[in-house]
Amino acid sequence: MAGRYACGVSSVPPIRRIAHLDMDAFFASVELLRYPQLKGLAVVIGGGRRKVDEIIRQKYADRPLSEIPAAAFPLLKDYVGRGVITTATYAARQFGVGSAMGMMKAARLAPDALVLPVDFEEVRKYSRGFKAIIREIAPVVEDRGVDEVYIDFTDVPGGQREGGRVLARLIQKAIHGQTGLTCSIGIAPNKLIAKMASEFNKPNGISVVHEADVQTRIWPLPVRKINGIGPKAEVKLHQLQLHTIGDIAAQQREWLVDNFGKAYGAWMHDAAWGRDDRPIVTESEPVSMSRETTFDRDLHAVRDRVELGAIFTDLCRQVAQDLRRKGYVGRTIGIKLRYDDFRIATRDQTIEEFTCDPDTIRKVAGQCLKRVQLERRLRLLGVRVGKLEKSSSQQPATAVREQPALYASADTPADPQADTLAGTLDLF
DNA sequence: TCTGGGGTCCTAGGACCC
DNA sequence: TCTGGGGTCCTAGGACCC
Repeated sequence: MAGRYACGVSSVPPIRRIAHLDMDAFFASVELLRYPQLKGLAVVIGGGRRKVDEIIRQKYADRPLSEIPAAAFPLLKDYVGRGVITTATYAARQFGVGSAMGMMKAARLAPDALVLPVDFEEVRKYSRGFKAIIREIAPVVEDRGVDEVYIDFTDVPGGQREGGRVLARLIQKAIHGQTGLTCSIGIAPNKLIAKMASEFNKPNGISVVHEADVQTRIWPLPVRKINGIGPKAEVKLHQLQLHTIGDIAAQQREWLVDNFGKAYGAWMHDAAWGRDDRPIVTESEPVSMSRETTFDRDLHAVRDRVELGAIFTDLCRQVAQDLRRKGYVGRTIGIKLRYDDFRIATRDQTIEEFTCDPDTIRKVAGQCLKRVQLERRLRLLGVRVGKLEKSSSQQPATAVREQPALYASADTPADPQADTLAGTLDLF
């Protein structure tokens, strides 16, 4: 039986090594590839309401992008409009601006930072690119959005060397070599710790956290660093005098369950102890698809009903197009709206037949709108289709046909009789 | 000078059925 | 007469994430 051990490492089960890879300042870095002259400058990516990009290109139509002087780019302090920052270069982060911050607030902190619009096409292209590069090296990858993935290093050749560092370096080099972009990687026994570890050494860093390191490296962190503890849970934890992950770990599981509920309390206890056995999910089906838009100014269902109706129909058309393009049909159709006071209301209705037809979506969504209070001004309107199923019929990539006039078009004079909420509702 | 757009998952009550 | 549970589906809202 001693022979069982004689063959050495091959008989030792590999240690589970999960990597979390996070692209560094992804949206901003993609822009810097196009505008290398902005490297090192404070640049903020976001907005998109004003087509900054187009303005610049018109002004410098005959010049290559890389020769447009930095002075030609608009400044944050001159930016007007709603919206939040998607990301900022590290130079801009020095001023305290960062993701999800309102543009107006950011303009106070870094008035002279440059603003660039979001170019989703370009970002998606690089997103597909870096993921393909990773999959060539390590095939078990879980997609976590445009700039993040989990990777299972466990059975990848070299994935165990130096705790995963060697493979991580290889992936960083491959991505940088082929795209010019950098990323940060955390390696740990599970997704939860790997996710925290990838933040330890940003940008362009690697950190390995072992199970035994949880007390020294994870417990001192603020509770908010746990993926799954958001602003609400943080407030409640602070009220209970718990500020670090170690503070949570020191509590009885039952006490956490009493305070946060059966599922969440137990999960929180496990998370604080670094326990997480979620698998890497390499494939998943979408659950819902939606389109929503925040208006340039708050709109009223009666006074702005023509504009609102046109936007509404357009959202339905876009969702239908998304469904068709990706080959899905759904049978729960819903709306979402955000009032001017930021309260959110949703309504949905499940129908018999699966659909991706814009007219059907428009009709059912219109019925949903009738069930919601429309006295307040609206800030946002959205349309969602859920309970999705892969559409069986092959959908030819035909253009979505023009809509019948379900709503009063902009050049139709408004019917004075319909200038009431009831009249408006009939239009939906 | 508030706070985008696209998602997932969970909870909880009511309807309805067995 | 009184009064079970369990299961599933639908709907609304909310927390959280990228």
